[in-house]
Amino acid sequence: MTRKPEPEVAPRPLTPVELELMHIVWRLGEVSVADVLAALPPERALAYTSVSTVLRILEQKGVVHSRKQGRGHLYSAVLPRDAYEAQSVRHLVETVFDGTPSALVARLVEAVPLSASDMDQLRKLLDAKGRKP
Amino acid sequence: MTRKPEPEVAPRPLTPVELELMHIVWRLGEVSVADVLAALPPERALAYTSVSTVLRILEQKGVVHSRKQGRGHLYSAVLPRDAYEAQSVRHLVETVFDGTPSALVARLVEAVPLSASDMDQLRKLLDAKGRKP
DNA sequence: CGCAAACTACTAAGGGCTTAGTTTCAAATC
DNA sequence: GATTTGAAACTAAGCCCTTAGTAGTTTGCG
Repeated sequence: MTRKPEPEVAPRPLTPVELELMHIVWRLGEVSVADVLAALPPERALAYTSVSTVLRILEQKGVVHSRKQGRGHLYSAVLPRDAYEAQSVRHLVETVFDGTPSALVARLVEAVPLSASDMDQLRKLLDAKGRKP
Repeated sequence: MTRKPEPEVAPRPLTPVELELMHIVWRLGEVSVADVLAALPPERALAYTSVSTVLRILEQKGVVHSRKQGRGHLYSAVLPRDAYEAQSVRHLVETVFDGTPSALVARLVEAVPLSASDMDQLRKLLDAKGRKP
């Protein structure tokens, strides 16, 4: 009967800095503190120790995993980006849109500038979803 | 040339309790502390003073306005719910979906259970938007 | 007018987030 | 093997959020 693996009901959203670093981890795969530091935009001058601290916090929260390598550590994501995106959308639907997904989309098409190709994309998404429910 | 009134570029998202109370303010219109307290679900037993404090913080942030009435104050929303919804969606698109709105919708249709009427709704939204760009 | 009730302002404590310095530890090099 | 070096752990300060108590003020009523 294969229990569906849904261990994360509603883990707290990542904080801004955590999310900022996670984007780098997701993009690069397995990274050292130095890698993350290097991947930050030039105007974002975090100290080495600050990045290190945040990565350690992320590990403590179970969002990343670390393995020892040479002098330092390599960090990689435990929480896939997909899963975090899903979690974020659900959270927004829940907290701001009264659990009504279409209300979110309604606001989106009204409040965010959408290109023609964006619109195409959306239509395709709905068609794909609609055909095999 | 009528300057477009867009004073709020990216105000901080409301905190969980702030949002919780704002939902009540948006729903009821103009409320006293006691009104808000009464509108909270029974299991959510906040102290009168806690509600009062949060409303005062909201006022300080410019999210609500208060006017004196009788013994106490009446609070009403300055930030309309629409605007906050828009702001929230934009924020999510920006911070989690790399500024790509269709990525959000893609994740939504995949990660949130959508009813048939939800799907209808969405299709209508897109059609309406698509016809007069 | 004076008192009781209601309401607000002040204050505070606990916890988490952000940032980063200091210290300690391990590794590479000579 | 000892020294240098670079990274991680520990620590901390500042700020905000949440919750609520206390004290002080206003108001309505007798």
